[in-house]
Amino acid sequence: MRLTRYFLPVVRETPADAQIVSHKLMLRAGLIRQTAAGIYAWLPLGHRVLRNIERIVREEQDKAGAVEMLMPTIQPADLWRQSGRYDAYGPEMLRFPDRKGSEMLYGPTNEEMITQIFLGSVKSYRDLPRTLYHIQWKFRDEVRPRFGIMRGREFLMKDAYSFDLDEAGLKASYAAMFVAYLRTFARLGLQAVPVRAPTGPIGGDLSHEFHILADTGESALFYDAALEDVSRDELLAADASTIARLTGLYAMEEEEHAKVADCPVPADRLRSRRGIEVGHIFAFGTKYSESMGLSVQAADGSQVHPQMGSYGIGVSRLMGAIIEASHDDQGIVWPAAVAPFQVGLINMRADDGSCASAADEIYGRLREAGVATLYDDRDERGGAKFATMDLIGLPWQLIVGPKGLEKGVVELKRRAGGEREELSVESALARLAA
RNA sequence: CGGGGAGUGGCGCAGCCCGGUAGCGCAUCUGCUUUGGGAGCAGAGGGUCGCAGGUUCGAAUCCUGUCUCCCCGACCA
Repeated sequence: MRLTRYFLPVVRETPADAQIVSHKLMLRAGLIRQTAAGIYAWLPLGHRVLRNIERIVREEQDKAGAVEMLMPTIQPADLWRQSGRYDAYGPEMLRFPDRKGSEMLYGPTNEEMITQIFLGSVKSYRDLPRTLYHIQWKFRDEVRPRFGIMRGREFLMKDAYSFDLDEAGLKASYAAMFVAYLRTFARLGLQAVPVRAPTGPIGGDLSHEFHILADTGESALFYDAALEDVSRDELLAADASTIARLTGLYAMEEEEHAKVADCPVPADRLRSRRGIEVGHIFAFGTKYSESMGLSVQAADGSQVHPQMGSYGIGVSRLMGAIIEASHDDQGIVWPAAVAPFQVGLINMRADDGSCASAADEIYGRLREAGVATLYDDRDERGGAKFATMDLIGLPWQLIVGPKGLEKGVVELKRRAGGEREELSVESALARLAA
């Protein structure tokens, strides 16, 4: 993508409304634009990152055996009356009438809807187990939206729902999602701490939250220091034994921790830090299958309410968490897995014909090689270009200028760490294509 | 919802107390000079000061109401 054709409104001064570093950087780097409290437009660069995060989440869901679908954002109130949550949910749910006066709502979650859909199609235990998911916009009219997209009112969420015949099946489905979550966060370059959670309004008896450790997190956590020692490789290869090990280690939110009479973790191993909740999984059993009237016929001919679970990941919130975890004084440092472009190609002298044509040619070859490249072909000073590239945090910067071309080299710089080296065009391209 | 703060060109701010018809920096546009880490000079465009009402000869400045946004707390991906 040529920067002279792109829409990248970077800002030098930090907008006054932003408090935390990820929010400031998202605004400065032209990723998002606020529309109302807790409601944001995703600008082209931010949208690319969002799609990358979404892709990784999707791949891991698919790998875990979940099946993707898409449910609507708008739901009828009657659906929620069946489960009893229409009244229970409170003002956080955005409600409004349609033109006929029918009561509608903008979905804050989809347990009722998926159960309803399932009910219409599944009658036999032979169709179990199933896990369905979608990645869809949610709206929760938060009392206090804040920190940019971290606590938005409208946000993108991956929510999955599992249906099993019995509790053992539910546990297996829950474990499969647990593993998928560990892998997902690890792939995103994040270290997530699973925390035993109280089950709250969704109900049920088994639940874990996944927190990214960050000073700007909204939750206060207490946990065993051993949780920090889990390696990324181990998480990427997570399996049932990983879950057993992790859930065996103490981790609680402050409120729950306060209720624990004597904490099993020795004082020198007990850590207290803040966390950003990026995922939450629940096994809630038959709560919705009963209230919504979903049952299947078992092998012995009896009718059984399926055991259900639901599993959420805050896809848009993850972007904030990633930036909180990966930035420096100059700007964002994207993990390659989610970077909006892999390479920032800088033409040092757009007014210099031979330099420009050399850069143009390199751009063409990067495109042919399938390397996502943002080509700064603007007629700007080098400093401004470097500052922009550092701010938007692409993993690589490839610098093409007259001085290098005289020596037959271009400069390749890594954003994280800042190492740079001079290479021939051929070897630079080979490096980037790899 | 309770407590605090703020709304003035695209962004960041000053002016408001002591009413007199809007200013600074950045950004933008033009020209010239520059060009390997956010350039310099000269010039230009862009706001009627969140909105409504009131006081006054006169309101960004005073009064009343209202809307919006941000921060702290109780809730959540």
